[in-house]
Order: sequence, then C-alpha cells, then structure tokens
Amino acid sequence: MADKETFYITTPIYYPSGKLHIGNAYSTIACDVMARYKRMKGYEVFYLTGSDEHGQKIEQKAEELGISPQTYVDGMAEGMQKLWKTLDISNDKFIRTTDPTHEKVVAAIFERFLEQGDIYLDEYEGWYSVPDETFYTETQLEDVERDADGNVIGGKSPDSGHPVELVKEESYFFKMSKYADRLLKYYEEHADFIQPESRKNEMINNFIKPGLEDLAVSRTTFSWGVKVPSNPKHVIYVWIDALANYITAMGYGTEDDELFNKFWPADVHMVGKEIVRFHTIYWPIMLMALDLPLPKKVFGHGWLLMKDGKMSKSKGNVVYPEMLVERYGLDSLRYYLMREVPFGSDGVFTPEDYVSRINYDLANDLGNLLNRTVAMINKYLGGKLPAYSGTQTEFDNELKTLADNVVSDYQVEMDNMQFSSALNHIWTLISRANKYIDETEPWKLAKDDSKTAELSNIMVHLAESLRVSAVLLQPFMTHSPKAIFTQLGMDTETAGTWETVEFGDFKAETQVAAKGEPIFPRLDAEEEVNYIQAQMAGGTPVVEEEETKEWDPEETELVSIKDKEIKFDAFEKVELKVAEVISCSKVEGADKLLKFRLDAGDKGHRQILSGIAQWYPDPEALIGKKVIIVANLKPRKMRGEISQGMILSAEKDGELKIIEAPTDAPNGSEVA
RNA sequence: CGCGGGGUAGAGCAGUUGGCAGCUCGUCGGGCUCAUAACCCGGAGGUCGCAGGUUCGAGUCCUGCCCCCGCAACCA
Repeated sequence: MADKETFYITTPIYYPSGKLHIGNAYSTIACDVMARYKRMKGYEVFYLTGSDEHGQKIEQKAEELGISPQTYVDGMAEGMQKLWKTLDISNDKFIRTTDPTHEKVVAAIFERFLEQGDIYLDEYEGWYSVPDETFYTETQLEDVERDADGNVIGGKSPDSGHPVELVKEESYFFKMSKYADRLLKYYEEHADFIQPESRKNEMINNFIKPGLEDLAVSRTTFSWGVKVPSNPKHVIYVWIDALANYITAMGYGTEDDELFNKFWPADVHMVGKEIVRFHTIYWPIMLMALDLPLPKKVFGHGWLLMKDGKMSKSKGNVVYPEMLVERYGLDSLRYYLMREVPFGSDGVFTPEDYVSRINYDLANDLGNLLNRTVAMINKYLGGKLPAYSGTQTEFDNELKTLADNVVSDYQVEMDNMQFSSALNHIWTLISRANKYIDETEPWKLAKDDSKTAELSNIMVHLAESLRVSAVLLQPFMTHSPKAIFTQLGMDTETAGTWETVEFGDFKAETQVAAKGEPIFPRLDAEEEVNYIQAQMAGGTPVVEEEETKEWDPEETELVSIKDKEIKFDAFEKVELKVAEVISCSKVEGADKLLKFRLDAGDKGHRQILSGIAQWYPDPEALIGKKVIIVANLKPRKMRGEISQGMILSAEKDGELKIIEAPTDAPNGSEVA
C-alpha cells in the first residue's frame, strides 16, 4: 500500500508588533480551508503557521514597555495562537523564530552560505534611510543626485522619500545575481509557480531583469536576533531568519528531519501580495544555495480593504475577528471572508455586506432549506427518512445532475484556490433544492395517503442535496455541516466523508431531529449594521441601560487606540509645551501642510509644519492662539521645510482639531 | 510621463482562448403556504469610461485620451 499523497501548506509568519486584525485572519483562514479540503480528499496534510519574532522593531517595542523582548514576543505569540484557536485553525504546528532549534539551524545555514562563498563580508558603503531602517542600492534610490563624474552622491528612499545617507557599515551580503538565470529558468519550467500570473511579470520586469543586487543579510545596529556564530556582533537579518521557518519547522538540519523529508518541497506558500517578492526571488535562491528543491507554488492573495481604503485605527474602521465570531459565530465569519473576496484580488469589507451575506445566503437559503426539509419530514413522514433508491422523476434527474456537476466544478475551483467560486457552485445546488420543493409541491402529496412513497422520495432527494452541500462545505465551516448531518439523523462520520460526496451515496434509513433549530438565525439588518459600526468606531457598544448602577471606575473598560499600556516613564520622556501662534500660512505647493511660526519660550521662534490645512481654510485666524506642542521631537524636513516639533490635535474619523491651551498660559510653560 | 489597481444595470461585482451581456442585492408584478416575514417565477433597468483601429463579428485584441482609488509625495 503506497503512502498517502502529501500536501504542505504555509501561511506567512506574522510579525507581532500589534493586534491581529481581520486581514491576518483572512490569510490564515484561506490556508485552513485549503488544508481541510486536502485532508478531506485523503491527502496527508501539514499546515504550518507561526510568528516572526526578531528585529529592531520588537526590540524597541519591548524597551518602550519596559520588558525583555522575549517576554514581549511570548505574550504576542500566545495571543496569536489563541486567536487561531478561536477561528478553528487546524495548523499542525506553530513555528516561532525564537524557537531554539530554529535559531540553531538558521545559524548553521548562514555559516554554510559563508563557507560556500554565497555570502561574503564587506565593509560596505550603503545608502541608508534612518526612518525606514533599510539599506537601498543605487538602482533603488529615487531622485538620485550625481556629481560631475556621474557618481551617485545622494538620493531618496523609495519607500518613504526621506533623504538617504551614505553609511559605512560592516555587513554580510548574499550573492543573489549568481542564481538569477537559474531562477528565470525555474519560472519558465514551472508556469504556475507564481500565482496569480500578473505578479510573475511584475517580479521579472521589476527585479530580475534589471539585475539582482546582492542582498544585505546581517545587521550590527541591533542585537535581538540570531547571531552569526563566527562573528557574533552581526545579527542575521530578517529574510534568512524568517523564510527559513518553512524548513526549520519540519526539522531540516536536525537529527529529526523525518517531517522535512516527507513533506518538502512545500505545495503552497500563501502570502500577501506585499511579500510576493521575497518568496519568489530570495527564498528560491536561498533554497538553490542549500541544494534543496523549490516550493511548487507561491500564491499572492489580495488584501481585505475597508470601504474608505486600507484598515487603519485612526479612520475608525478596524474590524477585529473576535468580535464577529462572538456575535455571529465562527462559520459566518469564515464563510463571509471566503465568499466575499475573489481570491487573488482585493476585497472590501462593509458591515452591510456582512449582515446581508449571513441573512441571504446562510439564513434564508441554506438554513431555511434545512429547516423546512426537517419540518416536512416530521410532519408528513413521522420523522422517518427511507434510504435513497435512485431518481424517480424528471425533477429528481435534474437535481441529481446538477449536484454531480457541482461536485466536479467545486473540485476544479478548490484546486485552483478559487474559494469564492467554489462556494458559488455549492449555492447553485442549494438554490436548486429550494426550487425543487416548489416544483414537487410536497404539501399537496401529503393530503393523499396513496402518495406516501412519492413524498418519501422527494424528501430523500432534499436530504441528499443538503448532505452533499454539507460535505462540500466542511473545509469552510467547522460547525454547521455537522449540525446538518445531525438534524437529518445521519451519522456524522459516514455522511461527511469524501467517499460519499456523490449524490445518492448515503444509503441508510434515518430518523431526523424532532425539532430542527435554525442553524443560522436571521439577523435584524439595521440593528446589526449599527452594532458593527459602533465596534469599528472604537468600541463603545450601544448599551446604555447600566446608568443606574453605581459607578466603579475599575470596571470601566478603558478604550485605547494604542495596543498596549505604557509606563509613566515612557510618557515622561515626551515634553509638551504651550506655544503661541505668531504667524501661520499654507506651505507653497502642498495641499495639506500649514506652516506655523511659534513662540514656545525658545531662544527665538520655532517652526512647525502640520498637515491640517484641510480643516483650517483661513490659517491667519489661528494667529494669537495658544497651542500645545511636542517640544522635544526630533526635527525633520517636510516639503523642504524644517519642522521642529508637532502640534497636538484631537482626531476623530480622520478629522483634526487643534487643541488650544488657556489664553493666559505663559508661552513655553510645560504641560504636565 | 512616479509605481500599482480600476471604470460593465440604482448599488456591489463576474465576464475564461474575440461569437446572443451575466450574477447578487434593490425595484415592480405574480405564485406558494412546508419553512427562519423565509421560498419559487416573471418584468423593467446597460451608449460595457471616451475616441479611433483590426475583424464577418470587440466588454474582450491594438493605439490615443479622460476619470476614480491605493501607495509615495506633505498627513510627526
């Protein structure tokens, strides 16, 4: 007996610098659906997710909070795994880049690259952008400045536009260019390596054809990471560390590499479109250098956007999955995400869509179909359902034919990870079944005792439609399919297996549930839309009836936009001062910026730029007002003008209002 | 000429290799009574952003233009 076919699928490992939102849940659920589908079809599946826990940002974040980086990431990793549990994610392992075995293997991989000459040490002059914490190559820079001989003497970061400085730092480099030809050849020979197709051209045209630059793979500016064994002042930089998780998680490079041998190469790396580049260029090259087979597919999915653009806390449009699960159930969330967004392109979340989808698809079509079917079987047949015995009428034939088509169409879509389309197909069967009831009019047959056989046959066909739908829904929904089998009196094991996916495969008499509870209760659309919006806006739910209770401040749930509480000393570092507006005008050629001349008790006046022009069409009206500024913020240039601080404003829904200080507060007085 | 994604029914979207323009919701009308005020049928509603071109035939291919949205510019 041959071994089962294997299937190895991964999510990106998430960087734990904030609370996970619905977008992260989206990637992970998508992988989960795929993993469950493959398991159902008999594959031996390994599903990996995890967290990427090194780097400067983590180091800083932990410092701000006054805890060690390890303590910080421990907490974040725990939170992440709790969320995956809430979402019924069926991952086989959760890899952390701070796992000792991972760190050990990463260090060994690095040393091997060094020995092979793939990595070399150079005291390298690079163009470094401080705010981005990133080095750029000459070809990446924007607004490049050159001297008379054509040598580059300056430029701007392609990410933020900040001027870059020439920094001399010792760094290790990976010779990417060495492998470029082999990589292109791999692309050619494996047409579906990068999906969707459009991203492949983007990679080739933007990065490979212009010539791959060597990649800096170590840092000396921070220490939270894997040290280079032979030169411990260097920390291995993110990509070698992070990407290697896909093989270290399987035991590669250790004595226990059974999993690795069994499952590598990965069948699918699921990634967001922003990191396609690292997974389709650097990762394959690293694997070539390790002499390992390359993954079969990298799928770059789109983003789940909000109606007014990308999710952002200041816009008040962040949706957290926990809230949706708690109020509407997990299956609804998983269904919505997989149905609403055509996989590969971007999708939009709106509360209206969310509620509609639940009501129309889940409550009205699917839930109600089950409910009316079970009710009729009880009412007309005493709850007894005979075994399936083939099609009797033209209506039966049509229904069965459609079901057979759905089963095969479904597989095509699932294999291509077109989850939305797969669900679409399932719903054509559900709709057809609802129509079948109208066509066959069971309530008429019920009045005639001689028609019991006919009636039974109709009910069996309905039950089979529901059962097939439920089988196909199993990767998407972790509760409802079982509830459907149970209400129909079917054994959840035998009724749900892939072997019985065909219409008519389930052949047993059953006794249905005496009273079928609706599996998806219908929602009051208006009320629920309001509820979700209130949650998105920042959390104060619509409950107001607790007025009468005595006020206990300890019980108040403090609503904070930032993720973590800060200690007092972190706040103390910020210096706030009262300043008087001496003059104020729009910055020439800038839409949003106002330029303030301020008396903040300095030796002379200071200038601050603020992006609030939109709300103050008459800047001169601000002259003489007292404002509050952050006085010890590092000055930076904007639009060529220096800005020496920041003016505090109140923000709600993206609208800004300057906070004014009392008019009799002396200029320069500290706000404490 | 910064990069990228788009413009198809009132709204949100599908439209594979060019071959009668579709889906969901809404809307109007009808049917049914088993069911969660659910279900089923039918109608109305589209210059496929604009202008050219290729073709027997273009939403689809080619050329030019217009507009919108992300990102980056300027939001500390």
